[in-house]
Amino acid sequence: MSDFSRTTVTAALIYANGPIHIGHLAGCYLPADIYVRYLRLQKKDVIFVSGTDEHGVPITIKAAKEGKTPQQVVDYYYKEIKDSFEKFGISFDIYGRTSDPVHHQVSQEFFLKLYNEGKFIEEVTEQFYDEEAKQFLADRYITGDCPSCKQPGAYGDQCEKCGTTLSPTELLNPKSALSGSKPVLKPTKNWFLPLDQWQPELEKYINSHPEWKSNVTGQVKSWLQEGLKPRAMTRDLNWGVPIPLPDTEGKVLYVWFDAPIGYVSMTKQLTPEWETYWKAKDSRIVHFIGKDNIVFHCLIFPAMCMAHGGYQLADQVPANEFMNLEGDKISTSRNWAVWLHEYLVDFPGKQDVLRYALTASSPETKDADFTWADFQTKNNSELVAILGNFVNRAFVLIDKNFGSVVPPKGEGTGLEVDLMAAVSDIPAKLAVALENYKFRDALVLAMEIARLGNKYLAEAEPWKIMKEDSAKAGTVLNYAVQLVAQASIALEPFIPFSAQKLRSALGMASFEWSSLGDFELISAGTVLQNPGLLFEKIEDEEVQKQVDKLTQTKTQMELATKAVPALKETIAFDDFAKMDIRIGEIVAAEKMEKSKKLLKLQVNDGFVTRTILSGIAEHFAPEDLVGKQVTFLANLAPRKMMGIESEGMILMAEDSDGSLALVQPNKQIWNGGTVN
RNA sequence: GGCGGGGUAGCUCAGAUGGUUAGAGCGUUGGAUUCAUAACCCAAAGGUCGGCAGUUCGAUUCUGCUCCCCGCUACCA
Repeated sequence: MSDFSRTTVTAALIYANGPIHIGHLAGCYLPADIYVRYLRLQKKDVIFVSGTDEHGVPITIKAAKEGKTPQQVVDYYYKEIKDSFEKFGISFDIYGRTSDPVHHQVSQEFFLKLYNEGKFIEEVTEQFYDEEAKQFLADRYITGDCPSCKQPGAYGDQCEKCGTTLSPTELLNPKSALSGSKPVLKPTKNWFLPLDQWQPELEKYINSHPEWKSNVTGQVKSWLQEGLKPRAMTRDLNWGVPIPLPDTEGKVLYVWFDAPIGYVSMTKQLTPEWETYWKAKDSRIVHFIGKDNIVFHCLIFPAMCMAHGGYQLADQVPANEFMNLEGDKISTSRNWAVWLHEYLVDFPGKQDVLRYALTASSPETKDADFTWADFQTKNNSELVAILGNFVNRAFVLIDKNFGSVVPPKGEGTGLEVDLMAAVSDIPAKLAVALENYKFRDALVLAMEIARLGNKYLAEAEPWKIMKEDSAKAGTVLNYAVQLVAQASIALEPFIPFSAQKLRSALGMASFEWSSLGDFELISAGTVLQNPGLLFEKIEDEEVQKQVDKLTQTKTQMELATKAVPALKETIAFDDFAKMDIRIGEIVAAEKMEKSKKLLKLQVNDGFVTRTILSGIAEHFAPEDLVGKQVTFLANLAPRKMMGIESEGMILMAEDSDGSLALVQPNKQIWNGGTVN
C-alpha cells in the first residue's frame, strides 16, 4: 500500500431500474465507504467514484411498460438512488451516470481507439429483426411460447415460468415485444473483442495477485479454464452510447463495455487530473463489487484496458458474496428486500444502526444472512449497551461532578498504564484489518475502545473516589473523555453520523487517524455538550413489525403465484385430434447419467417398449415409477437429449407448489389404450 | 452432470504454510456492582472443526472418496 501515491476506489455502478436495498449496501457500497473514510483519515490521496448504469435492455423494457421514455426512467431512479446513498453517508466524491454526455464521449473515444488499432473482430450474425418497428430485437424483446413448458410469454433469453434458459431462435411463435409482429432473421454486423487473444495476459495478471480473495480468483479461474471466447462489444439497440462509426445507426456499445468506462468518465467530471488516477503507475485502483460482477471487472474490463493500453489494472477487487434476508435470497421481483428508502421512514436517524448491523455480518467470505432479530441484538447489545452506554457514562459523570467541564489530568496509576497499553495495540491492528478488507474484524477492533472504556470505569470507580479525592476522579474522567474522542475517530468509517455527533459534543475541530492512542486530544477545561443518548433500544414490537411486513409480502407473492394459469386460446377439434395420447406402463426407469433433471423411462405402449426421457428426476425416484401406468403423448416427434432419443412425452399435472403428479387412469387399462 | 464457493460452539462468523488447552461477538448460567439506556464488569459452561479412508510421529488444517447447502452451466419435448 505504501508503494502507491493515490488510490482510486470504485463501487459497482448500480443499474438504474429500481430502488436500492440492504443487499446493495452490504455488497459493495458500505465496505467501499468504510475503506475510503479510513484512507481519508490517514490523509491519503483517494477518490471514491460510483454512479448509475443507465443503459441496456431492461431499462427500455421498463420504460415501455410504464409508458415513459428510458431517460425518464433513469432520471427518476438516479435521483432516488443518489438520495438513498447520501442519506446513508456513502461518501462518494462523485456519483455520476452513464447517460451523461461526458461519459458518451469518453467511451466513444475508448471504442474508437480500439477500432482504429484493429483490436476488434467484425462479425456478421443473424439476429431477429422487427420489420414494422424497423429495428433489431434484443433477446428480451422477443416473446413467444416456451419450447419447454409450452406456456406463452417466455422471453428470448429465458422463460420465467419454468426457468429455462433460451436463445431467441428456440421460441415457438416468436413475436416482437415492440410491434407484436413476427420477427425475421436478418444479418447484422457487430464488433467483438477477442478475449481469447488476451487470455495469456489475463492469466498472468490474475496469477500476479495471489492475495485476492478465493471467491474472486475461483470464479475467474473457472472462466479461464473453460477458455475465453470473443465477446460482442456492440448491440443492436437504440438506447445506449452510439457507436462512433459511420453507418451504424441503431447500434450502441454493449453495456458492459461502457459501464466500467463509466468509472473513468465520472472521474473526468470530478477532477482535471482524472488521467493520473487511472493511468499513473503509482495509482492504485480498487474495485468494490458484488460477486455477480467478478467476471466483468477481473477479465473483460482488464482485457479492454490491455487492448487500449495506458490504463492501470485494478490492484484489488474485493468482491463480496450476497446478503440474504431472513434465510431467503433477496429478490426485487418478489419484493423480498429491505428497501433503503423505506428503512429511512421506519427508522429515522438510525442509518448508523443499519450500517453497523450490515458491517458486522458482512458477506465477506460467504453468503450472509440479515435478520431483524440480529439487527435488534446488534443495536441493543452492542451499540446501546457497549458504545452508547460508555459514552453516556462518561458524559453524565462529568456533567454531574464537574459541571460539564473536562477536569484536568493528574498522576495516573497502574490502571491508566494498563489502559494506555491496551489501547495502543488497537490502531495498528485496525489498520491491518482495514487494509486487508476485513471490515467485520475491523469493526470489532474499533468497538474494543468502548469495551476498554467500560472496563476502565468499572475498575477505576470514579463515582466512589469522587467523595474522598475529586482530583483523582477527575483524572479518571479525563482519561474516559480521551477514550471517547478516540472512539469517534476509530468508528468514523463505520458509523460516521454517530462519530460526528461525538466530535461536536467534544468540540473536536479536526480529527485524523494518527490521533488514535493519543490521550491529550481533549484539553482540560473544554466544555462538553452532552449529546444525549447516542443510540436507543429497539423494542420487540418494532422489529416484529418489520418481520410481519416481510411475511405479508411473502404470502402475497405466494398467493399471486398460486393463481391458476390463464386459459390458452381455443383450438379446433382437428388440432386436438392430431394428438395421440395413450396409456402405457413404465417397465423400467433410471436416472440419466450426467443429468440433474432427466429420467430415462422404458414405457410399454402395447406394441413395444419405447424410451421416453422426462425431466422429472427432482420429483420422482426411478424405482417408485416402475410398474406405474402413465398417460403419454405417443406421436410427438422424437427428440434427442443428451445423446439419447426420446420417443414421446409423459403427461404431468403440476400442483400450486410446483410439485408434479402422474396422470393415471382410475382403473387398470390395457397398455396402448387411447385417451380421447 | 461440469465448474466455483461453503459446511467450525445455541446463533452469526473468524482461524490454522499440520503440532502443546480451536477463537470472537451475541445468547445461556453463576457472581460482583449501581456512575450508566435493567445497561456495565468478572467468571463459567458449551465444539469427536459435515462423514469415511489415506499420507504423517501427529490432521480439524494436506490428499482421495462421500453427503449436504449456495451460485454459474448443460439437460426438463
